[in-house]
Amino acid sequence: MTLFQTLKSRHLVEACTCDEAQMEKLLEKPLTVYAGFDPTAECLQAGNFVTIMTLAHLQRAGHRIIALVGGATGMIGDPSGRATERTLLTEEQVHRNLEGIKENLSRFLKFDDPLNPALLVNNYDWYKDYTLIPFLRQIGTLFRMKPMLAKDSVQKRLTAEQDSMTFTEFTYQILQGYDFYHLYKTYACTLQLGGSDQWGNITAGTDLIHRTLGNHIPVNGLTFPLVCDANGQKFGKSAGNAIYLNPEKTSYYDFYQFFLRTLDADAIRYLRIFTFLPEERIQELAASLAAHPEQREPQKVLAEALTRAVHGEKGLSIAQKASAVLFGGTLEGLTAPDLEAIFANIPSATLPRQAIIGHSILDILASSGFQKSKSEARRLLQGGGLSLNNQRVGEDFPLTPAHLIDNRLLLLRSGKKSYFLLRAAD
RNA sequence: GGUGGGGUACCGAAGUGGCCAACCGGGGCAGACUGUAAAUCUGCUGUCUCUGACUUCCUUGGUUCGAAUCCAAGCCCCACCA
Repeated sequence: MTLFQTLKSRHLVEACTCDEAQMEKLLEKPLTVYAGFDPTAECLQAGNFVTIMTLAHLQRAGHRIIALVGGATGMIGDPSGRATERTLLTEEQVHRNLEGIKENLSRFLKFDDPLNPALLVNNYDWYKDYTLIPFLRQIGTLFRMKPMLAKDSVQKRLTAEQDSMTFTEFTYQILQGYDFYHLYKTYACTLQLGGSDQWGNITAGTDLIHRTLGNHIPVNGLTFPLVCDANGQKFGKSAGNAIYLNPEKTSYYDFYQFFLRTLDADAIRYLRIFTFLPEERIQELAASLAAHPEQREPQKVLAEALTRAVHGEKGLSIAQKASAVLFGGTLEGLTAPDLEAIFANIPSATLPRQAIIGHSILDILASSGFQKSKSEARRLLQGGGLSLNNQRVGEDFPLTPAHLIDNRLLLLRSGKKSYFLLRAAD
Protein backbone atom coordinates (compact mmCIF):
# COMPACT_ATOMS: atom_id res chain seq x y z
CA MET A 1 0.00 0.00 0.00
CA THR A 2 1.39 3.39 -0.88
CA LEU A 3 1.56 6.15 1.66
CA PHE A 4 -1.16 8.02 -0.14
CA GLN A 5 -3.42 4.98 -0.05
CA THR A 6 -2.71 4.60 3.64
CA LEU A 7 -3.66 8.20 4.27
CA LYS A 8 -6.81 7.78 2.25
CA SER A 9 -7.82 4.64 4.06
CA ARG A 10 -7.24 6.49 7.32
CA HIS A 11 -9.63 9.29 6.35
CA LEU A 12 -6.75 11.72 6.16
CA VAL A 13 -7.23 13.01 2.64
CA GLU A 14 -9.77 15.56 1.57
CA ALA A 15 -8.24 17.32 -1.40
CA CYS A 16 -4.95 18.20 -3.00
CA THR A 17 -3.80 20.93 -5.30
CA CYS A 18 -2.77 18.43 -7.95
CA ASP A 19 -4.66 15.32 -8.96
CA GLU A 20 -4.54 12.34 -6.66
CA ALA A 21 -2.47 10.08 -8.88
CA GLN A 22 0.16 12.79 -9.03
CA MET A 23 0.09 13.25 -5.28
CA GLU A 24 0.42 9.53 -4.77
CA LYS A 25 3.52 9.53 -6.94
CA LEU A 26 5.01 12.59 -5.26
CA LEU A 27 4.71 11.00 -1.85
CA GLU A 28 6.78 8.03 -2.95
CA LYS A 29 9.94 10.12 -2.80
CA PRO A 30 11.04 11.88 0.38
CA LEU A 31 9.71 15.41 0.56
CA THR A 32 9.91 18.19 3.03
CA VAL A 33 6.44 18.79 4.39
CA TYR A 34 5.00 21.31 6.78
CA ALA A 35 1.85 22.01 8.69
CA GLY A 36 1.02 24.92 10.90
CA PHE A 37 -0.12 25.09 14.50
CA ASP A 38 -1.79 28.06 16.07
CA PRO A 39 -0.23 28.98 19.40
CA THR A 40 -3.57 30.03 20.80
CA ALA A 41 -3.11 28.05 24.01
CA GLU A 42 -0.14 26.94 26.04
CA CYS A 43 -0.61 23.44 24.76
CA LEU A 44 -2.26 21.67 21.88
CA GLN A 45 -5.75 20.27 21.85
CA ALA A 46 -7.36 17.07 20.71
CA GLY A 47 -8.47 19.02 17.67
CA ASN A 48 -4.84 19.12 16.57
CA PHE A 49 -4.55 15.35 16.50
CA VAL A 50 -5.53 15.01 12.88
CA THR A 51 -2.69 17.27 11.77
CA ILE A 52 -0.31 15.54 14.12
CA MET A 53 -1.24 12.07 12.96
CA THR A 54 -0.94 12.99 9.32
CA LEU A 55 2.51 14.42 9.95
CA ALA A 56 3.46 11.35 11.93
CA HIS A 57 2.44 9.08 9.06
CA LEU A 58 4.57 11.13 6.73
CA GLN A 59 7.57 11.10 9.03
CA ARG A 60 7.30 7.35 9.43
CA ALA A 61 7.32 7.07 5.67
CA GLY A 62 10.58 8.99 5.52
CA HIS A 63 9.48 12.50 4.75
CA ARG A 64 11.06 15.42 6.50
CA ILE A 65 8.58 17.16 8.75
CA ILE A 66 8.44 20.80 9.64
CA ALA A 67 6.03 21.84 12.32
CA LEU A 68 5.43 25.51 11.93
CA VAL A 69 4.21 27.33 14.96
CA GLY A 70 2.43 30.50 14.05
CA GLY A 71 4.05 32.87 16.49
CA ALA A 72 3.47 35.72 14.06
CA THR A 73 0.21 34.58 12.53
CA GLY A 74 -1.11 33.74 15.98
CA MET A 75 -0.81 37.39 16.79
CA ILE A 76 -2.99 38.19 13.80
CA GLY A 77 -5.72 35.58 13.95
CA ASP A 78 -6.87 33.33 11.15
CA PRO A 79 -10.24 34.40 9.77
CA SER A 80 -10.86 30.91 8.31
CA GLY A 81 -13.96 29.30 9.63
CA ARG A 82 -14.68 32.15 11.98
CA ALA A 83 -17.65 34.41 11.92
CA THR A 84 -16.00 37.01 14.09
CA GLU A 85 -12.53 38.25 14.74
CA ARG A 86 -10.32 36.44 17.19
CA THR A 87 -8.99 37.96 20.32
CA LEU A 88 -5.41 38.90 19.69
CA LEU A 89 -2.72 37.25 21.74
CA THR A 90 0.03 39.16 23.40
CA GLU A 91 3.62 38.54 22.47
CA GLU A 92 4.47 36.96 25.82
CA GLN A 93 1.53 34.60 25.58
CA VAL A 94 2.60 33.37 22.19
CA HIS A 95 6.13 32.70 23.38
CA ARG A 96 4.95 30.82 26.41
CA ASN A 97 2.68 28.75 24.22
CA LEU A 98 5.48 27.73 21.87
CA GLU A 99 7.28 25.74 24.50
CA GLY A 100 4.25 23.75 25.46
CA ILE A 101 3.42 22.98 21.87
CA LYS A 102 6.82 21.57 21.12
CA GLU A 103 6.55 19.35 24.16
CA ASN A 104 3.19 18.07 22.96
CA LEU A 105 4.37 17.46 19.44
CA SER A 106 7.38 15.52 20.61
CA ARG A 107 5.01 12.79 21.78
CA PHE A 108 4.19 12.04 18.18
CA LEU A 109 6.97 13.47 16.06
CA LYS A 110 10.64 12.68 16.46
CA PHE A 111 12.61 15.87 16.78
CA ASP A 112 15.82 14.11 17.73
CA ASP A 113 15.81 11.26 15.26
CA PRO A 114 19.43 11.05 14.03
CA LEU A 115 18.40 10.24 10.46
CA ASN A 116 15.25 12.21 9.91
CA PRO A 117 14.57 14.70 12.67
CA ALA A 118 11.45 16.80 12.50
CA LEU A 119 11.94 20.53 12.64
CA LEU A 120 10.07 23.08 14.66
CA VAL A 121 10.05 26.58 13.26
CA ASN A 122 8.32 29.72 14.38
CA ASN A 123 7.23 32.15 11.74
CA TYR A 124 7.70 34.96 14.20
CA ASP A 125 11.41 34.51 13.54
CA TRP A 126 11.13 35.69 9.97
CA TYR A 127 8.58 38.40 10.54
CA LYS A 128 9.75 40.01 13.75
CA ASP A 129 12.36 42.27 12.20
CA TYR A 130 10.18 43.52 9.41
CA THR A 131 8.95 47.06 9.65
CA LEU A 132 5.98 48.25 7.74
CA ILE A 133 7.58 49.82 4.68
CA PRO A 134 10.02 47.00 3.86
CA PHE A 135 7.23 44.51 4.40
CA LEU A 136 4.93 46.29 2.00
CA ARG A 137 7.70 46.71 -0.57
CA GLN A 138 9.14 43.22 -0.39
CA ILE A 139 6.20 41.02 0.48
CA GLY A 140 3.11 43.08 -0.16
CA THR A 141 4.04 43.53 -3.79
CA LEU A 142 4.01 39.76 -4.28
CA PHE A 143 0.29 39.55 -3.70
CA ARG A 144 -2.64 40.49 -5.90
CA MET A 145 -5.93 41.78 -4.61
CA LYS A 146 -8.28 39.74 -6.74
CA PRO A 147 -7.33 36.27 -5.49
CA MET A 148 -7.07 37.61 -1.97
CA LEU A 149 -10.58 38.97 -2.08
CA ALA A 150 -11.88 35.84 -3.74
CA LYS A 151 -10.87 33.61 -0.84
CA ASP A 152 -13.76 31.88 0.75
CA SER A 153 -12.75 32.95 4.23
CA VAL A 154 -12.74 36.57 3.10
CA GLN A 155 -15.97 36.40 1.15
CA LYS A 156 -17.80 34.84 4.05
CA ARG A 157 -16.77 37.65 6.33
CA LEU A 158 -17.40 40.40 3.83
CA THR A 159 -20.91 39.21 3.17
CA ALA A 160 -21.66 38.44 6.80
CA GLU A 161 -24.45 40.53 8.20
CA GLN A 162 -22.68 41.70 11.27
CA ASP A 163 -19.15 42.53 12.12
CA SER A 164 -16.96 42.96 9.13
CA MET A 165 -13.39 41.93 8.72
CA THR A 166 -10.48 44.04 9.83
CA PHE A 167 -7.49 44.80 7.66
CA THR A 168 -5.32 42.94 10.13
CA GLU A 169 -7.19 39.74 9.56
CA PHE A 170 -7.25 40.28 5.86
CA THR A 171 -3.47 40.36 5.95
CA TYR A 172 -3.36 36.91 7.49
CA GLN A 173 -3.25 35.11 4.15
CA ILE A 174 -0.23 37.17 3.12
CA LEU A 175 1.70 35.93 6.11
CA GLN A 176 0.48 32.41 5.70
CA GLY A 177 1.26 32.43 1.99
CA TYR A 178 4.67 33.88 2.57
CA ASP A 179 5.42 31.19 5.14
CA PHE A 180 5.28 28.56 2.45
CA TYR A 181 7.47 30.69 0.20
CA HIS A 182 9.96 31.13 3.00
CA LEU A 183 10.02 27.43 3.85
CA TYR A 184 10.42 26.51 0.21
CA LYS A 185 13.41 28.81 -0.13
CA THR A 186 14.96 27.88 3.19
CA TYR A 187 14.22 24.18 3.49
CA ALA A 188 13.07 23.18 -0.01
CA CYS A 189 9.73 22.43 1.54
CA THR A 190 7.29 21.50 -1.21
CA LEU A 191 4.17 20.29 0.50
CA GLN A 192 1.85 21.90 2.98
CA LEU A 193 -0.66 19.95 5.00
CA GLY A 194 -3.71 21.33 6.70
CA GLY A 195 -7.35 20.90 7.48
CA SER A 196 -9.80 21.52 4.70
CA ASP A 197 -10.49 24.94 6.23
CA GLN A 198 -6.89 25.82 5.42
CA TRP A 199 -7.37 25.43 1.68
CA GLY A 200 -7.38 29.14 1.00
CA ASN A 201 -4.25 29.71 3.05
CA ILE A 202 -2.45 26.83 1.41
CA THR A 203 -3.22 27.97 -2.10
CA ALA A 204 -2.12 31.46 -1.15
CA GLY A 205 1.29 29.89 -0.63
CA THR A 206 1.42 27.73 -3.75
CA ASP A 207 0.11 30.58 -5.88
CA LEU A 208 2.75 32.91 -4.52
CA ILE A 209 5.57 30.49 -5.24
CA HIS A 210 4.27 29.73 -8.72
CA ARG A 211 3.89 33.36 -9.62
CA THR A 212 7.22 34.52 -8.31
CA LEU A 213 9.45 31.55 -8.97
CA GLY A 214 7.68 29.89 -11.87
CA ASN A 215 4.87 27.49 -12.48
CA HIS A 216 7.25 24.57 -12.77
CA ILE A 217 8.05 24.68 -9.07
CA PRO A 218 6.50 21.49 -7.68
CA VAL A 219 4.85 22.85 -4.55
CA ASN A 220 1.54 21.39 -3.45
CA GLY A 221 -1.02 21.37 -0.74
CA LEU A 222 -2.81 18.42 0.77
CA THR A 223 -5.80 18.80 3.06
CA PHE A 224 -7.54 16.40 5.38
CA PRO A 225 -11.20 16.55 6.34
CA LEU A 226 -12.22 18.24 9.53
CA VAL A 227 -13.30 15.53 11.91
CA CYS A 228 -16.84 15.65 13.26
CA ASP A 229 -18.66 13.11 15.34
CA ALA A 230 -21.78 11.34 14.19
CA ASN A 231 -23.90 14.14 15.62
CA GLY A 232 -22.05 16.67 13.52
CA GLN A 233 -20.15 18.12 16.46
CA LYS A 234 -16.60 19.21 15.83
CA PHE A 235 -14.19 16.67 17.24
CA GLY A 236 -12.14 17.57 20.30
CA LYS A 237 -14.65 19.38 22.42
CA SER A 238 -16.41 18.05 25.45
CA ALA A 239 -19.39 20.11 26.57
CA GLY A 240 -17.96 23.07 24.77
CA ASN A 241 -14.55 22.77 26.41
CA ALA A 242 -11.52 21.82 24.41
CA ILE A 243 -9.65 18.69 25.41
CA TYR A 244 -6.07 19.77 25.99
CA LEU A 245 -2.92 17.70 25.94
CA ASN A 246 -1.57 19.40 28.99
CA PRO A 247 -2.61 17.52 32.15
CA GLU A 248 -2.93 20.77 34.07
CA LYS A 249 -5.66 21.84 31.70
CA THR A 250 -7.33 18.50 31.05
CA SER A 251 -6.72 15.80 33.64
CA TYR A 252 -5.51 12.34 32.70
CA TYR A 253 -8.91 11.13 33.70
CA ASP A 254 -10.87 13.57 31.56
CA PHE A 255 -8.60 12.97 28.63
CA TYR A 256 -9.07 9.22 28.85
CA GLN A 257 -12.78 9.55 29.44
CA PHE A 258 -13.20 11.82 26.45
CA PHE A 259 -12.09 9.05 24.12
CA LEU A 260 -13.79 6.33 26.07
CA ARG A 261 -17.08 8.12 25.54
CA THR A 262 -16.69 8.10 21.77
CA LEU A 263 -19.94 7.27 20.03
CA ASP A 264 -20.21 3.78 18.56
CA ALA A 265 -20.72 5.30 15.15
CA ASP A 266 -17.41 7.13 15.40
CA ALA A 267 -15.20 4.62 17.18
CA ILE A 268 -13.86 2.69 14.22
CA ARG A 269 -13.24 5.76 12.12
CA TYR A 270 -11.44 7.38 15.04
CA LEU A 271 -9.21 4.34 15.43
CA ARG A 272 -8.15 4.74 11.82
CA ILE A 273 -7.52 8.44 12.19
CA PHE A 274 -5.98 8.66 15.62
CA THR A 275 -4.00 5.45 16.02
CA PHE A 276 -1.50 3.45 14.04
CA LEU A 277 -3.31 0.17 14.63
CA PRO A 278 -3.13 -2.07 11.57
CA GLU A 279 -6.27 -2.47 9.55
CA GLU A 280 -6.66 -6.15 10.57
CA ARG A 281 -6.78 -5.18 14.21
CA ILE A 282 -9.28 -2.44 13.46
CA GLN A 283 -11.45 -4.95 11.62
CA GLU A 284 -11.37 -7.18 14.69
CA LEU A 285 -12.47 -4.31 16.84
CA ALA A 286 -15.23 -3.45 14.39
CA ALA A 287 -16.45 -7.02 14.66
CA SER A 288 -16.30 -6.78 18.43
CA LEU A 289 -18.31 -3.59 18.34
CA ALA A 290 -20.95 -5.20 16.15
CA ALA A 291 -21.22 -8.30 18.32
CA HIS A 292 -20.87 -6.76 21.78
CA PRO A 293 -21.39 -3.03 21.57
CA GLU A 294 -21.83 -2.80 25.33
CA GLN A 295 -18.24 -3.90 25.85
CA ARG A 296 -17.03 -0.78 24.02
CA GLU A 297 -13.85 -2.52 23.09
CA PRO A 298 -12.89 -0.07 20.33
CA GLN A 299 -13.45 2.89 22.62
CA LYS A 300 -11.23 1.34 25.26
CA VAL A 301 -8.47 0.69 22.77
CA LEU A 302 -8.77 4.21 21.42
CA ALA A 303 -8.70 5.85 24.83
CA GLU A 304 -5.82 3.70 25.93
CA ALA A 305 -3.72 4.32 22.84
CA LEU A 306 -4.09 8.07 22.95
CA THR A 307 -3.73 8.45 26.69
CA ARG A 308 -0.58 6.37 26.60
CA ALA A 309 0.81 8.35 23.68
CA VAL A 310 0.18 11.71 25.30
CA HIS A 311 0.55 10.99 29.00
CA GLY A 312 2.63 7.83 29.13
CA GLU A 313 2.00 4.71 31.18
CA LYS A 314 1.78 6.71 34.37
CA GLY A 315 -0.95 8.98 33.10
CA LEU A 316 -2.84 6.08 31.63
CA SER A 317 -2.68 4.16 34.84
CA ILE A 318 -4.00 7.10 36.85
CA ALA A 319 -6.79 7.62 34.36
CA GLN A 320 -7.80 3.99 34.44
CA LYS A 321 -7.60 3.75 38.20
CA ALA A 322 -9.73 6.85 38.52
CA SER A 323 -12.24 5.47 36.04
CA ALA A 324 -12.49 2.24 37.97
CA VAL A 325 -13.12 4.09 41.22
CA LEU A 326 -15.57 6.55 39.76
CA PHE A 327 -17.65 4.05 37.90
CA GLY A 328 -17.13 1.14 40.24
CA GLY A 329 -19.06 2.62 43.12
CA THR A 330 -17.86 3.03 46.65
CA LEU A 331 -14.83 4.74 48.02
CA GLU A 332 -14.26 1.88 50.45
CA GLY A 333 -10.66 1.51 51.40
CA LEU A 334 -9.46 4.65 49.69
CA THR A 335 -7.46 7.09 51.69
CA ALA A 336 -7.22 10.82 51.31
CA PRO A 337 -3.88 10.61 49.46
CA ASP A 338 -5.41 8.12 46.99
CA LEU A 339 -8.23 10.48 46.30
CA GLU A 340 -5.92 13.45 46.00
CA ALA A 341 -3.99 11.59 43.33
CA ILE A 342 -7.03 10.41 41.42
CA PHE A 343 -8.68 13.79 41.58
CA ALA A 344 -5.55 15.81 41.14
CA ASN A 345 -7.01 17.86 38.35
CA ILE A 346 -10.59 17.90 39.32
CA PRO A 347 -12.10 21.15 40.54
CA SER A 348 -11.54 21.54 44.23
CA ALA A 349 -11.62 24.00 47.07
CA THR A 350 -10.28 24.29 50.55
CA LEU A 351 -12.37 25.64 53.38
CA PRO A 352 -11.53 26.03 57.07
CA ARG A 353 -12.80 23.11 59.06
CA GLN A 354 -15.17 25.27 61.07
CA ALA A 355 -16.74 26.47 57.82
CA ILE A 356 -17.69 22.87 57.05
CA ILE A 357 -18.54 21.00 60.22
CA GLY A 358 -22.00 21.85 61.46
CA HIS A 359 -22.96 23.65 58.26
CA SER A 360 -25.65 22.26 56.03
CA ILE A 361 -24.62 20.47 52.88
CA LEU A 362 -26.63 23.06 50.98
CA ASP A 363 -24.47 25.88 52.29
CA ILE A 364 -21.31 23.98 51.54
CA LEU A 365 -22.27 23.38 47.92
CA ALA A 366 -22.47 27.09 47.36
CA SER A 367 -19.72 28.30 49.69
CA SER A 368 -17.19 25.89 48.20
CA GLY A 369 -17.93 27.16 44.74
CA PHE A 370 -19.02 23.75 43.49
CA GLN A 371 -22.41 25.20 42.64
CA LYS A 372 -22.79 28.75 41.43
CA SER A 373 -25.47 29.75 43.88
CA LYS A 374 -27.41 28.34 46.71
CA SER A 375 -30.47 28.17 44.51
CA GLU A 376 -28.60 26.05 42.05
CA ALA A 377 -27.41 23.84 44.89
CA ARG A 378 -30.95 23.49 46.14
CA ARG A 379 -32.19 22.47 42.71
CA LEU A 380 -29.48 19.86 42.44
CA LEU A 381 -30.33 18.45 45.82
CA GLN A 382 -34.07 18.47 45.20
CA GLY A 383 -33.59 16.88 41.81
CA GLY A 384 -31.74 14.00 43.42
CA GLY A 385 -28.53 14.67 41.55
CA LEU A 386 -26.12 15.09 44.43
CA SER A 387 -23.79 12.51 45.87
CA LEU A 388 -21.53 12.88 48.89
CA ASN A 389 -18.60 10.50 48.95
CA ASN A 390 -20.31 8.58 46.15
CA GLN A 391 -23.53 8.12 48.05
CA ARG A 392 -26.72 9.69 46.85
CA VAL A 393 -27.95 12.46 49.09
CA GLY A 394 -31.64 13.19 49.02
CA GLU A 395 -32.08 16.06 51.39
CA ASP A 396 -30.27 18.71 53.31
CA PHE A 397 -28.43 17.86 56.54
CA PRO A 398 -25.59 19.29 58.59
CA LEU A 399 -22.13 17.86 58.08
CA THR A 400 -20.35 16.05 60.86
CA PRO A 401 -16.70 14.99 61.22
CA ALA A 402 -17.84 11.48 60.24
CA HIS A 403 -18.43 12.66 56.72
CA LEU A 404 -14.81 13.61 56.23
CA ILE A 405 -12.64 10.99 54.59
CA ASP A 406 -9.46 10.65 56.63
CA ASN A 407 -10.82 13.56 58.60
CA ARG A 408 -10.04 16.04 55.81
CA LEU A 409 -11.74 15.35 52.48
CA LEU A 410 -15.22 15.50 51.07
CA LEU A 411 -16.00 14.17 47.63
CA LEU A 412 -18.99 15.88 46.07
CA ARG A 413 -20.57 14.79 42.84
CA SER A 414 -23.24 16.28 40.67
CA GLY A 415 -24.92 13.83 38.35
CA LYS A 416 -22.81 10.96 37.15
CA LYS A 417 -19.52 12.43 36.30
CA SER A 418 -19.00 15.89 37.65
CA TYR A 419 -16.80 15.64 40.72
CA PHE A 420 -15.58 18.19 43.20
CA LEU A 421 -13.10 17.73 45.98
CA LEU A 422 -13.44 19.74 49.16
CA ARG A 423 -10.58 19.88 51.62
CA ALA A 424 -10.93 20.84 55.25
CA ALA A 425 -8.11 22.98 56.52
CA ASP A 426 -7.29 23.47 60.17
C1' G B 1 -25.60 62.84 7.44
C1' G B 2 -31.18 61.32 6.11
C1' U B 3 -35.23 57.72 6.86
C1' G B 4 -37.17 53.54 9.04
C1' G B 5 -36.73 49.27 12.53
C1' G B 6 -34.88 47.41 17.07
C1' G B 7 -32.41 46.51 22.19
C1' U B 8 -36.40 40.95 27.03
C1' A B 9 -32.91 35.71 31.02
C1' C B 10 -26.96 31.50 27.97
C1' C B 11 -29.03 31.98 22.62
C1' G B 12 -33.43 32.64 19.55
C1' A B 13 -38.07 34.61 20.48
C1' A B 14 -43.22 35.96 22.78
C1' G B 15 -45.30 39.52 25.90
C1' U B 16 -47.18 46.22 24.45
C1' G B 17 -50.36 48.92 31.99
C1' G B 18 -52.09 44.57 36.90
C1' C B 19 -53.43 37.23 35.86
C1' C B 20 -45.04 38.47 34.64
C1' A B 21 -39.44 36.06 37.41
C1' A B 22 -41.91 36.86 32.34
C1' C B 23 -45.34 31.80 26.86
C1' C B 24 -42.43 28.88 23.55
C1' G B 25 -37.99 26.70 21.10
C1' G B 26 -32.73 25.66 21.43
C1' G B 27 -28.92 24.98 24.79
C1' G B 28 -27.57 23.64 29.78
C1' C B 29 -28.31 20.86 34.54
C1' A B 30 -30.50 16.77 36.95
C1' G B 31 -33.85 12.11 37.13
C1' A B 32 -35.72 7.35 34.66
C1' C B 33 -34.21 3.73 31.02
C1' U B 34 -29.20 2.05 29.48
C1' G B 35 -23.59 -0.02 27.58
C1' U B 36 -19.97 5.74 31.13
C1' A B 37 -23.77 4.75 23.84
C1' A B 38 -27.81 6.55 20.91
C1' A B 39 -32.89 7.43 21.08
C1' U B 40 -36.91 8.43 24.30
C1' C B 41 -39.56 10.19 28.57
C1' U B 42 -39.73 13.52 33.20
C1' G B 43 -38.30 17.71 36.22
C1' C B 44 -35.40 22.11 36.73
C1' U B 45 -33.03 26.36 34.45
C1' G B 46 -32.76 35.19 38.40
C1' U B 47 -31.35 35.49 43.83
C1' C B 48 -32.39 34.52 48.89
C1' U B 49 -33.18 33.81 55.45
C1' C B 50 -37.61 29.41 49.65
C1' U B 51 -45.18 27.19 50.42
C1' G B 52 -42.82 33.48 50.97
C1' A B 53 -39.62 37.64 49.98
C1' C B 54 -36.27 40.33 46.99
C1' U B 55 -33.72 42.15 42.42
C1' U B 56 -34.63 41.91 36.86
C1' C B 57 -36.83 42.92 30.66
C1' C B 58 -30.27 48.69 27.36
C1' U B 59 -29.43 53.35 30.91
C1' U B 60 -31.45 57.45 33.59
C1' G B 61 -35.51 60.19 34.90
C1' G B 62 -40.97 60.71 34.69
C1' U B 63 -46.53 59.37 34.46
C1' U B 64 -49.45 55.80 37.49
C1' C B 65 -52.33 52.89 43.30
C1' G B 66 -49.41 49.69 39.87
C1' A B 67 -44.70 49.56 34.14
C1' A B 68 -40.90 44.71 30.49
C1' U B 69 -45.28 47.25 28.73
C1' C B 70 -46.90 54.58 28.54
C1' C B 71 -43.74 59.41 28.20
C1' A B 72 -38.76 62.04 27.90
C1' A B 73 -33.63 62.08 27.34
C1' G B 74 -29.30 59.26 26.50
C1' C B 75 -26.37 54.97 24.84
C1' C B 76 -25.92 50.93 21.41
C1' C B 77 -27.37 47.86 17.13
C1' C B 78 -29.65 46.85 12.27
C1' A B 79 -31.77 48.03 7.31
C1' C B 80 -32.33 51.28 3.24
C1' C B 81 -30.69 55.95 1.22
C1' A B 82 -26.41 59.52 0.81
